[in-house]
Amino acid sequence: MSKELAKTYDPQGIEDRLYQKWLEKKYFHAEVDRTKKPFTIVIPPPNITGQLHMGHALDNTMQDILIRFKRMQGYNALWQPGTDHASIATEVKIIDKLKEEGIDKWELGREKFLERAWEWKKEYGGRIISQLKKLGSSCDWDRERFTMDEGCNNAVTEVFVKMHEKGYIYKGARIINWCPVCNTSISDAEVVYEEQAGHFWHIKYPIMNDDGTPSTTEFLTFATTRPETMLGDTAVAIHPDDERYQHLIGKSVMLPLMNRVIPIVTDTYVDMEFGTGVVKITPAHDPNDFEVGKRHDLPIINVMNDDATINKNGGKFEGMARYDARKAIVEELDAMGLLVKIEDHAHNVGTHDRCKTTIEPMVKEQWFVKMDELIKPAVEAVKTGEIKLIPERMEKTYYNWTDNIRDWCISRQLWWGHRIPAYYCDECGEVTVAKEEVTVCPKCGCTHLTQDPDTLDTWFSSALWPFETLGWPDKTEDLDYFYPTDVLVTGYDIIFFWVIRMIFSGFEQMGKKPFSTVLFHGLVRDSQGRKMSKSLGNGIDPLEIIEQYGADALRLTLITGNAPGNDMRFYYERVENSRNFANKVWNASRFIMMNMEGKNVTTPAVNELAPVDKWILSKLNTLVKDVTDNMESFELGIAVQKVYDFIWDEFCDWYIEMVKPRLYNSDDAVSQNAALWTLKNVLIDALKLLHPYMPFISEEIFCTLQSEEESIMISKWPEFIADRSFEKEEKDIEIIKEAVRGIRNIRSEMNVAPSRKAMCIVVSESEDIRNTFTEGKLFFASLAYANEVLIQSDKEGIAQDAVSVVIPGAVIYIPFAELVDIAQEIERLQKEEKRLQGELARVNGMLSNEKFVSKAPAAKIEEEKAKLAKYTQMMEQVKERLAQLQ
RNA sequence: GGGGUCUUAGCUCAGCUGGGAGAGCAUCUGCCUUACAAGCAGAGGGUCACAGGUUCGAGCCCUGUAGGCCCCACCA
Repeated sequence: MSKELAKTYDPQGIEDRLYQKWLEKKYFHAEVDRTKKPFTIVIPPPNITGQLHMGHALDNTMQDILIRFKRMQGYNALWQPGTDHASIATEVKIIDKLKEEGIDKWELGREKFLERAWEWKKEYGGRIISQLKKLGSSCDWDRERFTMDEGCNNAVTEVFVKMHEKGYIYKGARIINWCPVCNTSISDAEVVYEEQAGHFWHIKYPIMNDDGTPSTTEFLTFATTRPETMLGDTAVAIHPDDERYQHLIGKSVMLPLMNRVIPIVTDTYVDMEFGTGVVKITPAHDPNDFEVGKRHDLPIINVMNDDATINKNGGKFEGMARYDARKAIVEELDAMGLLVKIEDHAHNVGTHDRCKTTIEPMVKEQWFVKMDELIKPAVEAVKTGEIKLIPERMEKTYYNWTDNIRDWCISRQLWWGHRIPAYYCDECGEVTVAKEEVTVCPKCGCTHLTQDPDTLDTWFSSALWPFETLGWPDKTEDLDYFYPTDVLVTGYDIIFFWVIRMIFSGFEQMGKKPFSTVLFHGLVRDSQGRKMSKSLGNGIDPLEIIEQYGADALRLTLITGNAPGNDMRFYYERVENSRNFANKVWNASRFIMMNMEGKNVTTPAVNELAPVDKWILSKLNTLVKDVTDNMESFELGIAVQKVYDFIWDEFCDWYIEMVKPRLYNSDDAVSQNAALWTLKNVLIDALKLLHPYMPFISEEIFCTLQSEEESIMISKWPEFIADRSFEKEEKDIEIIKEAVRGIRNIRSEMNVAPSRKAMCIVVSESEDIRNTFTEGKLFFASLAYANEVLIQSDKEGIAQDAVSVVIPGAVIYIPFAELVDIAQEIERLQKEEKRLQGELARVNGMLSNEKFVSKAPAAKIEEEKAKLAKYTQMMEQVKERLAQLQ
């Protein structure tokens, strides 16, 4: 490691090198250590098909900040990494790739297909991991897991068998969402509704006469958005209280085209107010109709094949695609005079979130998880606060789902995933669910068994992630020590898919919550507020940003200026600002190191510290407390904003400027040593506070500054030190800052070049303030570009046309007569007078308000009284000065 | 239909449990001052959506209105 920082900050030159060092030193690795408290985060496993996008970058930056913070605080911090097999997402990609090669999935066959899938995993599974490393993620890579590795497979089988035994997993014919393109069932959570322009087809069915013939005059009219499903109609429904149709109760209608007589049933599901108050019932292709069908024991006629073409139950329409059939059916009904009218109608259509295909509700045999019992402890845990959701409002979203929970369809007609451990007897049809492959039917004893071809929803395994990665179902030390984990960081968009399922799985399998806190973040959008997407081509590649500005700059950008759970926009300007900040830190550090060169900096006695040293130490002390508090309560953006402000404003723009004269004039070695010691120690602590956010630059500087320390990431997090709070000095320096600002303002208004030196005279009755200015004489001169400062306790000898600055307890005169425009000065003072008048009125108003005096806290009243005194004094000074000038 | 959320400087957003309106970018002014022009010193710019209410005091709490975004459910 070099002993000196390069002249310019170049992230490319340091980031990879430092990451390599951390890996070699095994800083990320965590083992069970009973002497330390654990702090655990499990990574939301990225898909093996995935490439790092801004969402990952944000998610992982937040986790890394927490992990690094806790590690420095002395916790045994474990960030458990891994990847997800992402059943359907991966399968789709592999099918696409095969297609390019002209290979069909079905022709290839299951076994060969899975071989290809594993090859894919081998080739691409590590890609996103190496991208996460670029970000600086301090995951324990020795523990990397995969949702389809042996341990996870065991966990999945274990859970499936256990829950099946308990009756929580069952197989049944239910109406499910079918994707005709992916050829699989999907869960409710995977359906997204999109508003589409469609039509209302008003159709009428002839009512059956008592003699069994269809009426030619009496019809029942209704409207539908999906006329093709009429092929599967097994009833029409009306409301039992509907006056209009009382006479039809008990009668039937003729289903045209199919020539099937179907009953008119009454059901309160029908809304009398809507349309004609008549609904056609297709139990096989509509979830609501399915329910109605169940209540009335109606037959279920599936009229569609898996690819959404009409099947043999559709009569002559067999073989037609669903929308072709729609057209043909409408035309034919029209020809028969049964089409009343067509209306435009916008309605919501369920689509598959992956492929955007319109889903087809179908009745199929599938495996389900029964949710009503399982969800109870998961609801309770959030209600009691055992699990905290941040921001709190996410609880509403959570309950919204848990209150309306439906059974979870977990079987998928896919190949890439965990195969369902159910075996069917070819002879007697007995279903056996078991951990090991079943070779003999327990019922009939025959040996011809077939395993269920379906696989499990990809979220079934990720629901087990917090404990399966720690060794479950084995009873491991890791589980005992690291579980429950502490924080889960994720986007609010997968609260239903993942978060809830992990929570109920944790309670069910472990008897304990999987984590204590869920920290949600929002989406990273483009600068116009649009979602970043491939189709729009508006995605910004985090790796490119890292390449150009450094991972530290990217991390800082993502974490500042946005509240938990809120979406944020990504601006290059903000990355530039972050990079500029890194540059600032770099240059300030260079400055400090330059000045320390060849000097043996020793710890000064308290009385050797100048007021300004005490001021910055005191400020730092407060900062340490604030930042730690903010981070403990997950206010990461607020915390780093404070570090940023401290470093740039207080430390660089004020402190460093103030100590420069002491550094340059080396006649006072004690004072110089105190300054250097302060510079160094404040820098080190500031770097530590910064490290979780900007790990690379803080490490590089830290190690260069103190070569004996091997890494900032294992250094001790700064703590609040009670005797480093110097209230008096803080106050004094703030007064001086105010004075300097005042002088700068005057110079600025008068266009005085800083090269023009001047003498300032500070007049104050307060000995304390006079002393402070004396101590601060040099830096004061430096900052205000006055070459001399006179401190006096009276106003004798001050030229009439001097420019003055009024500060609490003192007036500063800059007597350069040749520069002063008296009119301008009067104007300035008048402004000040007006401002003070306003302030005085406000404070007076408050203090003379009886209710305020009786109800406000004592400290507040004291504060206001102090202000009153201060403003009154300032007002006197302003008036006096004005009188002099006028 | 239910729920959430937002409306604060020209733009994008912070603002924790109510106590004198903030940041970044943009604009304007002056500076190459020996860490940094990826910089320094300043300035301008806000009836905190609107209307009520609670309170000594409201950007913050309550009610309502308008507009934007999101989630859930989904009426055929």
